[in-house]
Amino acid sequence: MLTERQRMILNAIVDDYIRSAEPVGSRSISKHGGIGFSPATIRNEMADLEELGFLEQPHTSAGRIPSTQGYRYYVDHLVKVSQLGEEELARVRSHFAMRMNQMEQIIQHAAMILSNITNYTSIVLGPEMFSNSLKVFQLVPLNDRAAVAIVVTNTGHVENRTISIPPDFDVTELEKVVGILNAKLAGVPLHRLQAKLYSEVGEELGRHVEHYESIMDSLAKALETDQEHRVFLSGASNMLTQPEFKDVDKVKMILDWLDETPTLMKAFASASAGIQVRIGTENDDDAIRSCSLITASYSVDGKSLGTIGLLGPTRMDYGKVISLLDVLSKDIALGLARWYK
Amino acid sequence: MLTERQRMILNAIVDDYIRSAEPVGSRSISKHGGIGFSPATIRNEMADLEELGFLEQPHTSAGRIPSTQGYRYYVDHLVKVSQLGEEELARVRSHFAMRMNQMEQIIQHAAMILSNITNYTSIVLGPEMFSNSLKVFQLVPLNDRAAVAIVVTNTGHVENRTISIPPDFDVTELEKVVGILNAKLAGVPLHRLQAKLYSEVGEELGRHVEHYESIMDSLAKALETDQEHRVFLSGASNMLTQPEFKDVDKVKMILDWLDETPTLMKAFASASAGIQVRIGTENDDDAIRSCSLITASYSVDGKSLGTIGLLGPTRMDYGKVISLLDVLSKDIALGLARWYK
DNA sequence: GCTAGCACTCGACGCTAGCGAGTGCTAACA
DNA sequence: TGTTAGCACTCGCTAGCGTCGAGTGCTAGC
Repeated sequence: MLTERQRMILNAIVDDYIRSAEPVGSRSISKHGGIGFSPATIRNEMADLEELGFLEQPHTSAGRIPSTQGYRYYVDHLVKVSQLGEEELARVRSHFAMRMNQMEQIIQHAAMILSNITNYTSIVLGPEMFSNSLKVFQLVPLNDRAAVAIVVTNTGHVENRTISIPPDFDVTELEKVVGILNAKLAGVPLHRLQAKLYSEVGEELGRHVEHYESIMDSLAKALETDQEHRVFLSGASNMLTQPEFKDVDKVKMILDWLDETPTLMKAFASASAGIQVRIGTENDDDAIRSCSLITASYSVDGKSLGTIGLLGPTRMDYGKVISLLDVLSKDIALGLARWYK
Repeated sequence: MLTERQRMILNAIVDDYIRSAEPVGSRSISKHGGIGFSPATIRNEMADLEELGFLEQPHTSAGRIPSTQGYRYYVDHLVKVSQLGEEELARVRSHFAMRMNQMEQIIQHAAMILSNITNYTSIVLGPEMFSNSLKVFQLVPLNDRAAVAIVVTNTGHVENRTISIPPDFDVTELEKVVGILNAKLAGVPLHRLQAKLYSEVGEELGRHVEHYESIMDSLAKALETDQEHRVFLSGASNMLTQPEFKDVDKVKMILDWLDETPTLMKAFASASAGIQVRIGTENDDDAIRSCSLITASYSVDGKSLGTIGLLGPTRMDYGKVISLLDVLSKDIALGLARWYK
């Protein structure tokens, strides 16, 4: 649909604009774009590209800037994704070289690397635990009124909460309770724990433990793990360095959006496998209509676990970001393999 | 040192400026300050107050604004701290009414309440665990190369990390290891765990477990809990709503400062018992020289556990903030008493 | 000791002119 | 027919200038 020359010009404009954040004029394309036509010719093509919807003019007598559609075409057909520099790659590698023994550490670290290298805001969704299953359940009494319940999943994730022990319940019986729960619930997916507790474990408990009814509620609470993704943010203040966001109100909207975990998760929900790019107005949320959101899911054994993403101005360095996300999502998967075996 | 009238005028100026964020003129004090002298008289006093260092003039022919010293005097002698409204108090109470079974939930919640009510940025340091002691140690094998180590403290705090198991170590021996560790280390303060592991436990392990040397390093790692405070932030974007921070660069500095956990901890380190107010240039850190940082420590049984704080412009609503921090720090202590018995 | 009056200061705002980057169009050229 | 040179035109940006007004400091009078 576009001629070769139009593609070259569009490419040059996007590249230039990504670099400079200023509307691109025909002259600078002619000179530095590596195309070699006169400004006048470029202008004619630019007028055509604008009519086709790929470019916009902030006002007459300013240069052109890419429209959402222009960026879209650029991302789909023109961008060169091999722009990951040597030092950056080394930086990523060196970060992952340190052996981390907490899953959260890896995730959080990844978020930090992302925002540091790109100067955008990184958003990382930790692995969801919906499909994980119970490995071990444990109760540690703190005093005669409270105990810590610990749930270990098959992926080595540990959840803990404090439950209260009813006054009529004998603390020394807890061990029995734990034994029965482990025997009955080991291997059960987290989201089925509570149902199973009532349907199958209650009866068994009744056979061996006095006053077991009084502690059932506490046990149910103990098994109610939040199966949601955890969200890690890094570099939110990077937004302030972007010239398009020198308007405080706009930044405020974006930062508030970032604070709203549920909204954020919804935006990530649509992220299917692989890398996804949502440019400007393609985003459902008004607050980030002037941003691009690029996400990549990481998976172990073909099973998608979570998502990493970058939020920046539409004028993003797509080539670099895409390759970085690609590399990093694979590295995270590698790092997590330890837990997911 | 100050006459009664000067105090009243200073008080009126600070109150007015806190409300309006604009330099206060003699006329508005005379009219709305509730003092009842003519502007000219007020002007004379203002000139004196300026000479004494309590007021500043952004430029000739603008009104006065309080200097750091002015705020200091206001906070020390003039502020009325009983300004916590009914609905706000109700809001705090209702938040704490919900029973929370994770310590972190309470802390994080508190941070959210603080920033929501005040529209400033809240910073909450979770309880440090330096002086906590080991209650129970647990190892859960994930596969034959890795296991999850779980440390439960006497306060019900749970730490976990994944350790690797050396190839020559028999997984079935782990139970024995756990037994010995619990027998030897229960009640030992967290910061002494590693030392004790080598000095006392190693030998005992050697008597009962083959190849115990190979797993010592992993065990040491498992016991190396980070005893630092955890930092919870909330409402960082509130900074953007303050008129004095409409300059993007200034905000950037502050947000970056907030991101730097170590620096932040240092600023909190000096926070002794009770409520502490650091106004503008009283802060050590350049980045927040235009801010005030108000901190309050929360303690159980007279033992200080952690700190909550608010960061805002020097033009802060000190009365409200101080009373709110006072209430909240006590509520947090109450909420945590469950764990600290 | 307080206040009315007044000259003075200085930032904020609005207006205008000039500049310059960039365009669109036309005509000439290969 | 595609490309280019030339040129008039547009329009945001900036600097300069005058006006306005809030607020001051000072002086004189009550």
